[in-house]
Amino acid sequence: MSSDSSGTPAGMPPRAAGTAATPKAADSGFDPHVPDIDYGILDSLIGHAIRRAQIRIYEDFVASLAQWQITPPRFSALVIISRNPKLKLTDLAHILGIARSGAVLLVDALQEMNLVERRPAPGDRRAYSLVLTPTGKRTLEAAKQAVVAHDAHVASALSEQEQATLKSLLARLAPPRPA
Amino acid sequence: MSSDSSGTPAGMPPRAAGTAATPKAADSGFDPHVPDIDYGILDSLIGHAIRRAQIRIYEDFVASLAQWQITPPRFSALVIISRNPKLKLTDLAHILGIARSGAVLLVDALQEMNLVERRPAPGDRRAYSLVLTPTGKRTLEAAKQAVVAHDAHVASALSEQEQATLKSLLARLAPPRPA
DNA sequence: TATTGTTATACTCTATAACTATA
DNA sequence: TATAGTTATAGAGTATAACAATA
Repeated sequence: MSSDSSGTPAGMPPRAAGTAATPKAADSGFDPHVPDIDYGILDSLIGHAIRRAQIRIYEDFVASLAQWQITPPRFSALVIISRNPKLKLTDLAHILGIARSGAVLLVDALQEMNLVERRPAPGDRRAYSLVLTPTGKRTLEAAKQAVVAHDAHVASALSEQEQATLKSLLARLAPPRPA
Repeated sequence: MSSDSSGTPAGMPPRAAGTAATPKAADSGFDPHVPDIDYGILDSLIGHAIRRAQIRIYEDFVASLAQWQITPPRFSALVIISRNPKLKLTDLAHILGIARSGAVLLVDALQEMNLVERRPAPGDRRAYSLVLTPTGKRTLEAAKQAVVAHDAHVASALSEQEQATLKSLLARLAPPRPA
């Protein structure tokens, strides 16, 4: 398993998070389909449809969690840490699909925010066990509610049935390459 | 329309593109579901399902087009430019959902790659009309074939019917915020 | 006064490589 | 010799702000 990379889309501007207080709720930056523009082959690609949706959802996610400065990767990290005790930094990196050095920075940030703590790992003095702080637990609970609301909004145009269908179809996409 | 942002996920490492020649076809970096890991609420979120799919697809896309150094944003730009004559830089930025300064850099790169040219815009001496060079046209045709193949691979586990359903469901996601 | 393209600057996220302290 | 975490460095992509030329 060569520590080969990721492909994680990245970088959200601090804009929403930076402004912090202003709950202006965004005037939707990205128009997935500008009128009078010919998108050519893009309109026929599944990958592009997903890309478009992802950009919009990412925007809405960040706006929804701006008050906590929690981005999708941070949220994922918090959830994963909370549900998997004794997780090591390397494990987290692997699960998130990022380099170990990236996980260090991510955990550093969460630690500075007082959400995560590095505990000595039992039986291996090189490693840490990651745990949520009490603040981390409380924040995660609140953030989870916001995320659930956000997700409901995102999918609000779809019936329960359709949502289930969508998830199941998505899960079947992009099978692993033969290698 | 405040020139507000984007939300465009970003940054792909040069890895695949940098190595250029080596068509090792990737050993798939991101595992969307690591065994024995509890993903908690993440597994129930539509947004997370899309995020996972997007990461995988992005990886496969970049690997597929590595020989041309063409990333998704670059590909989108080429297609948009080819299908919409007399497009100005500002238009491109708007369509792509990025800042004008970002469009400048993007076009700079495509121009250095000899794929795009800045022509004087008729009737406005401040602006440029973007056009593909002959090389740009040829490269785009080749890249399109690769993208179509990539997209087919990505969706290969789904029937035609299912692919259509997926696209239609995706298009209905993330309705604009009330603002 | 507004807009087009540009430049300068900064920020976020990611990666690779080298280093340390363990194992 | 290999692994966990770290640090240093670099690269891609984005944003905002200010500027010149033109509208």
